Amino acid sequence: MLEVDRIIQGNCLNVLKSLPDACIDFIFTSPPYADNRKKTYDGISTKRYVEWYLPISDELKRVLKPEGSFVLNIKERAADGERQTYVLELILAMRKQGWLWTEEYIWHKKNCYPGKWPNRFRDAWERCLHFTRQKQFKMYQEAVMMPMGNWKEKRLAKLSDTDRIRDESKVGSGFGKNVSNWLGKDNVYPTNVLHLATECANRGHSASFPISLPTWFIKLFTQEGDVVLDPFMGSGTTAIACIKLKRHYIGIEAKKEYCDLALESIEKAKNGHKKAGITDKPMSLRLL
Amino acid sequence: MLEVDRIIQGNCLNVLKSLPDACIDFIFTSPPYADNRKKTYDGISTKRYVEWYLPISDELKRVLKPEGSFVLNIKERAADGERQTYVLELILAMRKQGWLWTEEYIWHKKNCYPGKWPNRFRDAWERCLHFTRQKQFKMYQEAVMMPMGNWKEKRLAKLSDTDRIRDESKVGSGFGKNVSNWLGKDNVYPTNVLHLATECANRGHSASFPISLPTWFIKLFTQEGDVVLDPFMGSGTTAIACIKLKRHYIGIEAKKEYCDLALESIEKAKNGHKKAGITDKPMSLRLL
DNA sequence: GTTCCGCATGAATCGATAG
DNA sequence: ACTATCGATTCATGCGGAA
Repeated sequence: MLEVDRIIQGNCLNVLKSLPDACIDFIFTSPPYADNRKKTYDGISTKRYVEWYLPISDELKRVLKPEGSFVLNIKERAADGERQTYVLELILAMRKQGWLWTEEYIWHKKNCYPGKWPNRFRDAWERCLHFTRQKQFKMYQEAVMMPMGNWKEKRLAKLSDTDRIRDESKVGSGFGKNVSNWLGKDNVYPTNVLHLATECANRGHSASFPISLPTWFIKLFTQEGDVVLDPFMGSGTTAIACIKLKRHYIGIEAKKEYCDLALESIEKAKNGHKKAGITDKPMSLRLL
Repeated sequence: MLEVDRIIQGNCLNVLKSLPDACIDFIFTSPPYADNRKKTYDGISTKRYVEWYLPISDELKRVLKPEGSFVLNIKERAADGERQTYVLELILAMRKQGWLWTEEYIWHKKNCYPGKWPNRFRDAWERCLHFTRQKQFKMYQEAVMMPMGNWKEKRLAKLSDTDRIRDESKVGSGFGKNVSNWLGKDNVYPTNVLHLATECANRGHSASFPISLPTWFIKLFTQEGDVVLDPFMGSGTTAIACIKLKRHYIGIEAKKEYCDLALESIEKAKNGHKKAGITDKPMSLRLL
């Protein structure tokens, strides 16, 4: 049996070793960034980043189902005037470890952190490295289809101004009735570039990525009832995405402070779903 | 003296060796990708790509001025279900060679090649790797400032749909007349993500990248009168960008067919500028 | 002079078929 | 077994002709 829908506090590597083989459908995570500054308490040094990471990715490969996927959200920082190279080295090392580097998705941060530097512009993108164990893996492309690129021109141009304003005002909960009729007709597959805005920090604790990022990949690589693992859970964004998408989650987080924060957010998300008639009972899954 | 504003037909490495030290302000190129274009170029295999490339990049480092920049446009293919790794290896090798990997810009291709596959989406981005010789290099950030922020809401809202579409299509070589009036008012610095469409070759020959790509980087890293080198000139897109921006160019191209094509396009560009009162006399520059 | 519509064309990728 | 070639898939863009 596999206990799911829970946050496990502890050292990532140790907790992973307690999980059975091939029990996870999808792994999504954004690990701690490498950093040489001594001030950051948990920063892993640049030089030892790959060395620190490889035992973890080896365990991740073990717990992942053969047809599962692993998406690693990461971006090397600029230090001493250069981009650091540990991510490149990590990709090469993981391939030697047996992972397939299937694809590199780009998360384009539409509203990136402001700032100005003499030798570079604002960093508006991060890597979402897609690794798999096999060439054949599960992918549900239809789940992330989008309305056509030139749908504005071809469809909205024929609408009256009042219709257009009415439609555009209904943001978030989809579109107005007129436009919604077209959705599904002119949907196209997305590309490997995701345009997502970063979320504003709420109550001081900001997640490293918006919930739309794991949401997109969870839709793409899992079905309802599948098990998603985030070995560096942080404030629980991946878990909340799972709850909203009716996927099971397992989160690992070393710091109690973040575990508490995650649990609090998870409760809120569950309550939101309970009102919608969705159960939140703890689960144990039988392993096949 | 340095002969500029010319296309040199010949082997890239040999021609580079004939150039003096530290005579180039900026290098922009898109070399032949590995396992690609076997019909037109001699396809370089993935395994030998780094080995083939390093002598060239060594010469590029020699001819570049210490405070100059080198932007390399490249993207690895998917092969055998995986992304190829030779570009990652190239970055690491060039650093060992003495280059600084200063930044990685992303060229988001708005109109990427269509297609559908079971394991990936359409590839909509390419790398623009920024290398320098020193931590201190020349960068003219103001030259690429863009009208941004809430321009869509506050400005474009007043335009008709057709005006909007027309303006958005004119990327790179300036903006539509309406938008150009706003330049200088609400300008902001761009990010390291560029949104450019590839140029569809409806007639004749097509370049692998749109002219707006070298245009952007030439504005960013050079001033008028500076010397730009493209060691894999192809159909001459970089040279034409130089002419329009009043920079000097040196292009190297192995195939006569492409040299002729480039010269033809260059003549057209020069004629266009002659009408605008700009001289096109051949130049020799005294090296400092 | 505009606007609209048709259509060819891409630094693509996979899987099957052929040598 | 390994490489070369080919067909199928798919969509944003810009040109040219028509209305």
